[in-house]
Amino acid sequence: MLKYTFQHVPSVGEKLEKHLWRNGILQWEDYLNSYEKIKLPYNIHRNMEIFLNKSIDALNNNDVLFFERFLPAKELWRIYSEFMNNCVFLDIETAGKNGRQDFISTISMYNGKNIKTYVKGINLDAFPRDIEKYSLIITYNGKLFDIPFILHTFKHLHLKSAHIDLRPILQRLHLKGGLKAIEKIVGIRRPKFLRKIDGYHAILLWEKYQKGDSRALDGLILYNQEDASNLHFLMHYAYNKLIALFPLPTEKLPLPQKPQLIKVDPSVYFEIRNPHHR
DNA sequence: GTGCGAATAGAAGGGAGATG
DNA sequence: CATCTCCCTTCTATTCGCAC
Repeated sequence: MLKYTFQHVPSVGEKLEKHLWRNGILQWEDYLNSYEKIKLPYNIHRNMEIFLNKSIDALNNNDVLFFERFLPAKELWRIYSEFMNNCVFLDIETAGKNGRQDFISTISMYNGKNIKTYVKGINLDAFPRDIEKYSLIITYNGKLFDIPFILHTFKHLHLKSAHIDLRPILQRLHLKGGLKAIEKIVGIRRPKFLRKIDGYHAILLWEKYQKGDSRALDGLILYNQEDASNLHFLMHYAYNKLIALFPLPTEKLPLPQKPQLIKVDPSVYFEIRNPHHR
């Protein structure tokens, strides 16, 4: 997929990329081997040679930051299939008094196989070390919420990963209204007892846990793990929709199954939603 | 309110073709 | 050959929508 891409070359946009494809220049090597087929202004030609050679190197060296830096955000999804084997789906929950005092309560990371949750006061300190292993981070609305919050929390963390935010991508596919609404539309099912739980309940669960109820922490972790792991499905769903609109032949991704998540006593959710019931 | 991306419109750059 | 205009594309600025 990525090798069909020319829009990361300066002065090359959607139109010129389409023009290249129409003239039989489909991949980077096609241009480098037979650029005579197409006559570009000299400066653009120079940029093509420089950037396409750099692209080949960057792909060989897993230099995801090169592509993140130069691809228009709108097309960043194209790096996914090349870097999916080293990517992580991430979601945070926060708690606090809804202001500057807010803090991260949990972070869940799903790499497509294993899911791991970091909890404030238990193992949250291990998060910066672990996130550095991944070259690609996938979030929903993370450009605005999760990543800035993480950078504010871990002052010394310097992320070297690329970041795909699913929100604008799904919006482009006319899927909007928040993560839960989108899940419903594309057919992702959550356990019944989780369906009415949202970010506000996550705060209540954290407070209940602070009062000594460990079931509440498990409940919070499960909610967080649902959010994070569902991003896997959504990414593949979005990718398949986007390549269906793509004019060149590309391989679809299998729609993933949900991983095994933490086991929880569902009654804790009922208690959160009905605080006066004991 | 915040901050990002989408969308839009207008400006700027450069090639193609016409003209003298 | 030099110059001019036209046109296409990218670039830039601005506004708007969105989720939290």
